[in-house]
Amino acid sequence: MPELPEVETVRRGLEPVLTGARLRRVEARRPDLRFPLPDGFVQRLTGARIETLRRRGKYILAPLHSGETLIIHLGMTGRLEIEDSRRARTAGVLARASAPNPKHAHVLFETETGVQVTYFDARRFGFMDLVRSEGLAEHPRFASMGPEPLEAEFSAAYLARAFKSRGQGAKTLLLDQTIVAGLGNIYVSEALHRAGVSPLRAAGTLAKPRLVAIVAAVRAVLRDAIAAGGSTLRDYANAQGAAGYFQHAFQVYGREGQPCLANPCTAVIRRVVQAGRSTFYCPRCQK
DNA sequence: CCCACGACCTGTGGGC
DNA sequence: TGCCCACAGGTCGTGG
Repeated sequence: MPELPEVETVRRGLEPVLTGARLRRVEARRPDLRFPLPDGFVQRLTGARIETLRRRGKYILAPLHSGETLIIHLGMTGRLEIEDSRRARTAGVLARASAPNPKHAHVLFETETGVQVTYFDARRFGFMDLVRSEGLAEHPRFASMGPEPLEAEFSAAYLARAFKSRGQGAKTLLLDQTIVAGLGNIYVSEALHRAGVSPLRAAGTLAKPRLVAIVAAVRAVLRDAIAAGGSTLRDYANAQGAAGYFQHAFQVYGREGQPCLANPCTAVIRRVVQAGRSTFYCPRCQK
């Protein structure tokens, strides 16, 4: 589930406790997630100091003083939670997400100051890796990744090049991480609705003004979603175990059969399957 | 290169 | 209540 806004929210929540922290204990409670953990995973991390916490697309990156970078992808159901923070920090404004099932606590990190961060992942579509920090951008994992949607490189001119002579729907291509990094099924549907572009429209046939609208809508949706702490459908929670609340602002995602909320639109939201994934859109607002 | 589709894994909600 | 199917935030590999 976690798309860019959720990953960014988790990163921000972990940042204060992990920046500059030394890991005094690391436990891998199984040898693999989606892929095997890298050789010597626990050993290479134990005693390492985390420099900063960064994000690229849907990946959390923790460069270490050892010269390696810990890479974490949350897959569909991955959660990173600071232990003992649920009671302490979510008692206020934010609703608490459902508690993670302890049987899916696969990796534990403990800092020198006694803070424990647990990685939970029911479906185990997430993964972790340790790679040399030098040349990280050229690592196969990142070399072909598209630009960050909130940075200037993601522009209408860029999209025009990326979409050129592509017959697939705009929806499918925006989901492609080599075109733009970080978008997933929720935010692509929401962004195309804001842009007034049909998800079924062949990407290569979109004229420049429509690409301008898509770029603006993608940025606006991501900014709004980050400000809302992401979207919690089922499993997602931030580092403090709190739910996001952008799901309450969905205009189309998960709203099949319900009225379009655009004023004065009276059409009903449709669901179609594209590239094996559900797409939600308004047939009247999106052309 | 482009595109469609199944695989990976577990849980949950709906229909009967 | 119970069973079975469809579906879920994401990639990745294969085959045409």
